[in-house]
Amino acid sequence: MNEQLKQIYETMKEKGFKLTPARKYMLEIFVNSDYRLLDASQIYDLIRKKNKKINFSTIYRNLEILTDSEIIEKITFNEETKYKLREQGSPHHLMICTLCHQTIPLPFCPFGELETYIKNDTDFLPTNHHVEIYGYCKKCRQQQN
Amino acid sequence: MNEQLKQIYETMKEKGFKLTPARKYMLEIFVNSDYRLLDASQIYDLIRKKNKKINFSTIYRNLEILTDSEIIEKITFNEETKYKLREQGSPHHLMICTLCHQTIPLPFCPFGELETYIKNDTDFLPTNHHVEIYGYCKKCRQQQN
DNA sequence: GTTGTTGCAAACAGTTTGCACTTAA
DNA sequence: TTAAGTGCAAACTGTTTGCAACAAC
Repeated sequence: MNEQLKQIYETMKEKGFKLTPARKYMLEIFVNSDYRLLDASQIYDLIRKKNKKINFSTIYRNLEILTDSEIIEKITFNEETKYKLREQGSPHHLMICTLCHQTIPLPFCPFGELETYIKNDTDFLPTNHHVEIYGYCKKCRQQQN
Repeated sequence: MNEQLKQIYETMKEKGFKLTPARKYMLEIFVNSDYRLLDASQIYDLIRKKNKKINFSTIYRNLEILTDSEIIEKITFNEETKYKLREQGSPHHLMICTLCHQTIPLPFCPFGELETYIKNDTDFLPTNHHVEIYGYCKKCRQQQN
């Protein structure tokens, strides 16, 4: 079995959550979807495609648990709420392919200059920031031609 | 009458939209709210507070028209869809006060370094980006103490 | 007078809830 | 065995729609 998946199962157990089939299906999907953004209904469809039954309320309840446990993360994008496996490590801004919804983390935070400006030249006290870069990933660009 | 408002009325007429009471109420609210983010329900309440009647469907229809006309802009933030008067001029990233929802535009786009990095060192083709900085505005900070 | 605009009621999508049944540990 | 998790049906929130009445031009 996938090493990453095994590790997530461990984390879940440590946090006192039961490893139910519903949760296993969902976690497999996240691990296999490679940081692509998914919404509740896509998860529902993927599980039904395996001929497994699941209810939307179960999906939503587990999405919340997994988000709180920092196993996945919730991203609101284009008026839609989506989820993806959470990558470890700190800086955490994303390039998002608007075709396949693949996400690629930026390896650094582009905020040096900006933060200095805000602190020195404005009356605003920043606590948090949010960067998203939309575009096309390599694969989708190749497929477009 | 407010000069800015008068100008917006002109724009509306030029685009062939009728200046109905509902639209006037909404536009007044946007002009008077000074780039604070508002949602449909706040607009509804503000209009009813003036003892005027309005329907949510009217509000949503006009929000769409005003957004398309680039008089206001739609911002999705914290799972919520809000609107604010659109400021002219190009660079257009916002500092958003998480207490009063006042918005303050950044006077420049912090993307120089980042864009170079993406173009040179990744396979991603950026088409669009999105920056939001959350924090506290001066006024709200003073009121907290 | 005409066309665009509104209110209303009803539909809709996505999400949440209470409760009785079920199951992982 | 039992607390945690699930399915179901029903509620709920924010938004959209069709249609007949209405008003800005």
